[in-house]
Amino acid sequence: MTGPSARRVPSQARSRATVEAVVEAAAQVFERHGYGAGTTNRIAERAGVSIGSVYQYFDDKDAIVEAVALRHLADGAERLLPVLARLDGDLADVEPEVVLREVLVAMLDLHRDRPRLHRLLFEETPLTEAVRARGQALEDAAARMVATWLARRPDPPQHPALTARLLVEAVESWSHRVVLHPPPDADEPAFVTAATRILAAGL
Amino acid sequence: MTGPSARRVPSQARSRATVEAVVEAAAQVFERHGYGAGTTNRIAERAGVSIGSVYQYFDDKDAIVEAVALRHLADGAERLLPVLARLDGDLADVEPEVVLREVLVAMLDLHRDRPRLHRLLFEETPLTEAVRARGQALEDAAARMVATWLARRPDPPQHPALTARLLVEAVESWSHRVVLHPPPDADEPAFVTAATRILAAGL
DNA sequence: AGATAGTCTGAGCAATCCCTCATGTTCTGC
DNA sequence: GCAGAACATGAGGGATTGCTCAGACTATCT
Repeated sequence: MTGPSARRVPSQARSRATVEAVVEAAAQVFERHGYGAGTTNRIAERAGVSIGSVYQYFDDKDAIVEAVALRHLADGAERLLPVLARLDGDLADVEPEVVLREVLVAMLDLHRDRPRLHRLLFEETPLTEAVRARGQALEDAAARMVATWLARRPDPPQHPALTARLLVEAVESWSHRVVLHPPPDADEPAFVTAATRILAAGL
Repeated sequence: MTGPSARRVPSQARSRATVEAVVEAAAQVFERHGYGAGTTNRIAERAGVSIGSVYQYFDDKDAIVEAVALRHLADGAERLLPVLARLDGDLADVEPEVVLREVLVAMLDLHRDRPRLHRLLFEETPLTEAVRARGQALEDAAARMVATWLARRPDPPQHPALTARLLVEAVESWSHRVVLHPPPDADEPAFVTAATRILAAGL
């Protein structure tokens, strides 16, 4: 329920470029220095912009973080939702093991992109309500798509919605882990195989 | 590879009480205010101790966080390892569904204790190497115990170690989630049932 | 061309925050 | 009971940070 920003809204091309430069610079600075050491002055410097310009468009430091997080979420959704949409298309009648592998691999690719930034945004930073809600909405959407896929299979589970959420959760946390803390026991393909086997057998 | 602390080591009962008060106060302050706003002066105040006394026994703020994290890890291990030890005892020949439920419930109880502190220590804070290593060691121990349980069952999986790690990971992240962000789809018993069903079927 | 609104600048203010240190108090061993 | 070690105190130094503001430059419109 954060009120609308009291700041200026960029209208010209020049200022839109400024805002984008700030968001990208903030992503890089946070990635490299973490949240606390990612100072606003450093962000401005890296963006090649005066600190004053930053505060023309962002209420405060948290607003910058929020913008970075929202852009990161949007990128993720843009890459992941198409794959999940295939559950209702060409993947509808494929064996679950293959489907799960497809989804897991896509998730791994996604997390490989900016793992440190991802971790920082969603684990080292107190999330804004807006970001939390948006992330929740995305996870809900993903869970719904998986749930309808489950419900249409032969011998569907008793609680497709709940099962779907658990699946999403497991895939999310596993890919998280394998990117940030690669397990010593095995390489990535073995990991994917074992994970798909566990989940596929449970359906 | 952090060198030994240059600070005083408490030898009298009075100073040991001070150190313990500081650690507990820090846990409470971090729990309430987060890492950034959990200032050292506030910790000292809550501990009923001068800020000077804090720095008699801790090198810096991070050393306080480290002490809190290590104590939290020790508490968790003390509560969880006995349950896992039963895998080689009275739970050795029970159906996997029952075993998994037992473990999952124990994990849920554990996370219910101080969920906010847990989240903060391991997700909002840059971990010290010592803490990271200790946490890794505990997870390794847990994974090993699960792995030997798997290996001794009829029809064991091809890679017990990897499968065990995936199971531990899933149980950990699920119980994490259900405590911090209870799913809207179902209550906790339904969650436990669905989770155990998925994992048990996959073995 | 003048006027208005948009954009940019960066020195520096106000507010913390972490941590020190000089001083005082309590304990322990002899 | 005394000396020395352990323990406790808290005002404030030094450093840093988020953010402001007064003013200058640029774009757009009539």
